[in-house]
Amino acid sequence: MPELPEVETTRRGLAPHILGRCIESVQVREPRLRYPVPPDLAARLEGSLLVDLQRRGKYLLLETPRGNLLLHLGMSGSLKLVPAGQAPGKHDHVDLVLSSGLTLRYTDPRRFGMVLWIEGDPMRHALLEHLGPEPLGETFAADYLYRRSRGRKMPVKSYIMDSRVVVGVGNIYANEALYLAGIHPLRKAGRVSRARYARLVAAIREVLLAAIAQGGTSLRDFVGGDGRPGYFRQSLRVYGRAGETCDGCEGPLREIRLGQRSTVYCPRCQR
DNA sequence: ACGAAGCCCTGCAAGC
DNA sequence: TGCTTGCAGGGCTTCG
Repeated sequence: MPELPEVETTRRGLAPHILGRCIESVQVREPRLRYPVPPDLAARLEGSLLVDLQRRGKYLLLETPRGNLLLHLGMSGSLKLVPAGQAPGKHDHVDLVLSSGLTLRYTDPRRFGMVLWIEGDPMRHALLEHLGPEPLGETFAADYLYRRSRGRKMPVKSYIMDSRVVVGVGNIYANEALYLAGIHPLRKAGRVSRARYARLVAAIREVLLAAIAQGGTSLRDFVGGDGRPGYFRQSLRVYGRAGETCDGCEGPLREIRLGQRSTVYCPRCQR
C-alpha cells in the first residue's frame, strides 16, 4: 500500500531514467481506474518530452510541454520500467513506451489509483488545490496543527489523516507517529496541546524520513525488477502488532476500528 | 461547517 | 478441496 515514502521512492527511482526521454506511444488496456483514464490520453502524450516528475502528497505529476499526467497509486498501484515489448500482466493497465527502449508501466490490481491528464496549472486542479502542506516542508509546524485544530472534535488520528490538514499521512504512518508522540489516537484534535503537537510533527517527519531512507535502498528495483520499494515492515512499532508487546511498557498493544481503519496503540503509553 | 459513513476494487486468509 | 465470507485501505462523495 503505497504511502508517501513509497511514492517519493518511486519518484526518485524513476526520474533519472525517464526525464529527457520522449513518449513514443501509449497503450491503455484498462481505463476503469478510480476515475476513467481519458480516452484521448495517447493523443495528448505521444511525441511529448518528459520534462519533470514531481510529487504532491501521494500524487505524482509527470510534466510534458503540453500538460501534466497526474498519477495516483491508490492502494495497490506501482510504476516500473520494463524493456519495450515485454508482455503485460493481468493488472498492467497503462504503458508509456519511451524513446530509450524502456516502457513505463502502470500496474494496479485493485484499480483504486488514477491516471489523469491536466492542462494548465496542475495545482489549480480540483484534486490538488485544497491539499494541505507537505509533512516534510517548512509550513507544516506545531503552531499550524495546533491553531487549525482548535474546536475540532474529531479524533486526532482522523485529523492528521485529513489531506486538507496535511498530505501523505496514511493509516500506517498515522498509527506509528501517534505512538512515537505518546498521543492516544482517539483524543479529540482540539484537545491536544501545542507542545504535544510539536512532538507529533517531529514524529510524523521521523517515520516518513526513516521510511524514505529504507525505500532508497531498493531503488535499483525500479529498472527491470519488480518495481516495489521496501515496505518498512520490520520497523513498525504498532501497526500490525495488535496483541503483541509495547516496546516501551511491555504491555499489550490494543486494536480498535476508527473510520473502518485498523488503529493500533498502547493504552498505557498513549494518552 | 463538521464529522461519520459509504463507496470503489481485488487478493488474500479464514472458515465451513 | 473448493466454496463463501470478511478484511485491507486512499480519498472522494454523500449523508446526517
